[in-house]
Amino acid sequence: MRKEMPESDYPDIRELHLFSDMAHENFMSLMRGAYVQAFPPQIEMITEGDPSDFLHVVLTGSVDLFCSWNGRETSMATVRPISTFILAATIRDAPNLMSARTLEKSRIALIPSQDVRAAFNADSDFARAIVTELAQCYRSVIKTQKDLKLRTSLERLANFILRQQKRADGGAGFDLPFEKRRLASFLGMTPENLSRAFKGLQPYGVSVNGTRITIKEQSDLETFAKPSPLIDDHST
Amino acid sequence: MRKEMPESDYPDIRELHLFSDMAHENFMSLMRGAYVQAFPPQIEMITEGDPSDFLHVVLTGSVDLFCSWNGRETSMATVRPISTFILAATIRDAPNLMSARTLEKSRIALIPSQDVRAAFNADSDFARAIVTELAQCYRSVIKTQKDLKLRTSLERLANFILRQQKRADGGAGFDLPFEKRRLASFLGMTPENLSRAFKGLQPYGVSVNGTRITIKEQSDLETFAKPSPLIDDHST
DNA sequence: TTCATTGCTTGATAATTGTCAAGCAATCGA
DNA sequence: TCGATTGCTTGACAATTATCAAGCAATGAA
Repeated sequence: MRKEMPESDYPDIRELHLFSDMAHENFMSLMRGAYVQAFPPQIEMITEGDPSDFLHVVLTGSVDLFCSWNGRETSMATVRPISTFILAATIRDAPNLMSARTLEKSRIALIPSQDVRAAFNADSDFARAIVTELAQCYRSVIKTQKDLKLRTSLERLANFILRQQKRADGGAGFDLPFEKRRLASFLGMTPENLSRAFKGLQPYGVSVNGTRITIKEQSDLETFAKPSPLIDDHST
Repeated sequence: MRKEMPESDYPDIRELHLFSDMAHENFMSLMRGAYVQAFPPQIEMITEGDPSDFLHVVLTGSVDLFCSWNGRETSMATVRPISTFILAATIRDAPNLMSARTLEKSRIALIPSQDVRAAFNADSDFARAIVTELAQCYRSVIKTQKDLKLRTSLERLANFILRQQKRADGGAGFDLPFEKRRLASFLGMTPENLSRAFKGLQPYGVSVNGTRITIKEQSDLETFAKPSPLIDDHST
């Protein structure tokens, strides 16, 4: 079930900005201590509060990061190949703040946290790459928080649609990248309200058919959504 | 108005975890390029979207970080001495995501961002300290986001009171550290609703007189608030 | 002191969002 | 093919939160 990572996976991981600058021997020693595990769908691989034993890298499939409190649950992010998660907890050797579950069958690389911390101390290029990555993550969360605090659910949905459209190919139609119920949770609303929100965007030229979204009046939607690079551009 | 930083300020800044490990000459060269500026109250010193020209350090006074969109405004955090802000934007050389205004008369140290980035590249101990700091900041924002998405406004207020009580001295009474209207904005609610929320906590043994909060039934409040270290403990 | 300002509170009302229950369509395994 | 499950939608209703208007108490300047 949990195997040493095959060398064929090294290049994909090496290409990540996080690892691309580190010294060869440090990278190799990280990889040699790493595992790869194949998870079935809907498996909770991490529970919030757990110690962060491994830095995780999604190689294939997808992973939902979510949080719970007092019987409630909310989705925080979806992680897709190829990227890492649980970096901050690994660095600080602190408990994970989020739980993680596979959304589909997924291959995950597991790099022991103590190896990451050792590499972080030994390799200053790696340390610098981690800084850049963490600063990026931090800014992303701040943007999400602005989205949550400054916008109504209808506005959040409208802007999500515009972001997603850009991420697809910029064309008028695209498919939602995950279930609507997860989208609802991510946007901080109930599935019932998401359903109504989609209807609420019809007057602005949005039509929905299953997972397919079509934007018939781009400018109407943009006028309503008022997207801002300081909230919606997650690349800076 | 903007002066070179006097050497008498060096020790306070040097004590910050961020700078404590860096090589003497690197620290000195950062400091020699830095300024200190005294701001009157209620001055907007940074507007979101501005380039991040300086890493800021609050020496005295206090600063509110806030965001705006479409005519709305929300408070994100209050920065108190001695601590830095605008670190992530400085590192990434990206526009500030938040605006900053003084809440009271404040002395702020301004360290040119390019100097910080140079030091970050030259001094690997500094780079490592930045990692730790950013990981901490990231985790704090995640906690705030969990608070926002998983709790009602009454629950957020109850937990805020418990956190604040701990931060004071753990006694039954303490003073709010800022205006109620700012607290309302920070907690993601209107001032009117904050007023009602305080009343809503009376049955759990909370009484309010001006800025003075008194917890008469600690256990009742805790039973209602259900604080969790994974949301409310901002030290890990 | 007196008056204006400011911040907070209160009440009435409206908008938003959540909950519960039911129904429908698509999917899947027996 | 059938029945069961799953995810989404809809409607009715309830809870939460926001808005608007007014009032009150503390503060500060003339």
